[in-house]
Amino acid sequence: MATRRRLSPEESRAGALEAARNLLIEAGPQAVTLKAVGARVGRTHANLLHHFGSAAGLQHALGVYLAESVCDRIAATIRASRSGGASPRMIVDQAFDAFDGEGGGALVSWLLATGQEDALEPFAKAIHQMIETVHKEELGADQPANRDALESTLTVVLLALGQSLIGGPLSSALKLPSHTARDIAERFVDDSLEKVEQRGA
Amino acid sequence: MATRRRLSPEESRAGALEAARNLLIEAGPQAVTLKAVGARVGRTHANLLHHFGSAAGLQHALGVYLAESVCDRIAATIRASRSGGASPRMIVDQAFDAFDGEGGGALVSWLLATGQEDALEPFAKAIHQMIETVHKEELGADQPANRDALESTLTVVLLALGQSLIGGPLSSALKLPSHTARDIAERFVDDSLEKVEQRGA
DNA sequence: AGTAACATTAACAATCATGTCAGTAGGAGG
DNA sequence: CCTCCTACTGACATGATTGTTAATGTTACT
Repeated sequence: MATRRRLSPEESRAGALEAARNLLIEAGPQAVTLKAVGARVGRTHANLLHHFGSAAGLQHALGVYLAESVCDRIAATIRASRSGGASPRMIVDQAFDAFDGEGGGALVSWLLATGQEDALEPFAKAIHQMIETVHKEELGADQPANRDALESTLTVVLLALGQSLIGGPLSSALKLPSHTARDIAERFVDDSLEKVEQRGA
Repeated sequence: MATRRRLSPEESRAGALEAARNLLIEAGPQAVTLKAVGARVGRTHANLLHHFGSAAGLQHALGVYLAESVCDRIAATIRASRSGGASPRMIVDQAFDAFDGEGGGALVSWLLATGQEDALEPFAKAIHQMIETVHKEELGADQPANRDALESTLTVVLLALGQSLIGGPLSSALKLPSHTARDIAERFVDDSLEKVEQRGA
């Protein structure tokens, strides 16, 4: 028989979280069980208990992992926008993609499904942190983000989340193209930026 | 011992669905089990299986019930607005309330949690139906709702859904007042109506 | 009253997710 | 090579959920 490979705790945890994330996106919150995740990484469920302490431990780690993953992806696009490589529209697009395909929507529905609404707070703080960081980098000063930026963020996040959860069936039922929510979010951000520019001028 | 009351199937089903709805809103999707719902209505879980056939049967019935309940509430406000009793703002408010407290958000997260994303379609269709019906009543003709109205609907629904799911933690983290999403939705609808009026003039 | 229909339940079975524990084995350091 | 640490596993225990079945009691109808 093939000799079992022995992984470092970091490798084990990272692999398990990646497997859990894919499982969550593909098959929904219900499918994220110790046994199923273990099967994906070729280990037993007892192994996951060894590394994460409990099922709740895995869930918590997954929440942190997903929140970071989603925020990192959006933040990277925003930074690219600063250096001229990405337009505001692309940022909105990226945010929608992050919720749709990266697991943002799945994360939220899963946190709610498992009743750990407390875990939403770190996610929300990560989003805030992201915006503040980007703004400081952009302005080069330690001035907090203005209200328009925060409201835009709120709008885009809520729209992107809603879109990732029921956007498909809903726009289809309303006979609107599936990118309508994206368009609306982009228009909102454009208008918001215009306002800022007018005020500045 | 108190003699068991014997309820009609309709009474039993209605009571069970109401109990399930409250359970869903109060304790989340995980709490909606045959045993828990049965306990709320003073029956056994076998009784629910008798009335709904299976756990999936109860879930499906609950989905239909919640979709109707949410749509009815919003539609009633829209009709009141037509007869001068309610402003557009109140409609938006009502939509947010419906998702927040009536179980709209809980419904969605639960449908996703239990992996029955198919059930979202009837919900989406109910929303579309609601808008079309109200529009026909309002215009007195069988002219379908215009694109602006449909986009406003999409926006309000997505914002209300997102708000009901992560609105609390998110606006708190962004240090925005909790009614910000409502304000944004109201502004959006106001702008949309203004556009229509300008076009009409 | 008698009877048929059916709402209701207790008891039991099956499945599944989580968790415990004792023991095995791989890899690093002496 | 020996030893220690620990990643890892298999077997077992537990509680929860869903489902089945046979029996009981209530209600409507004749």
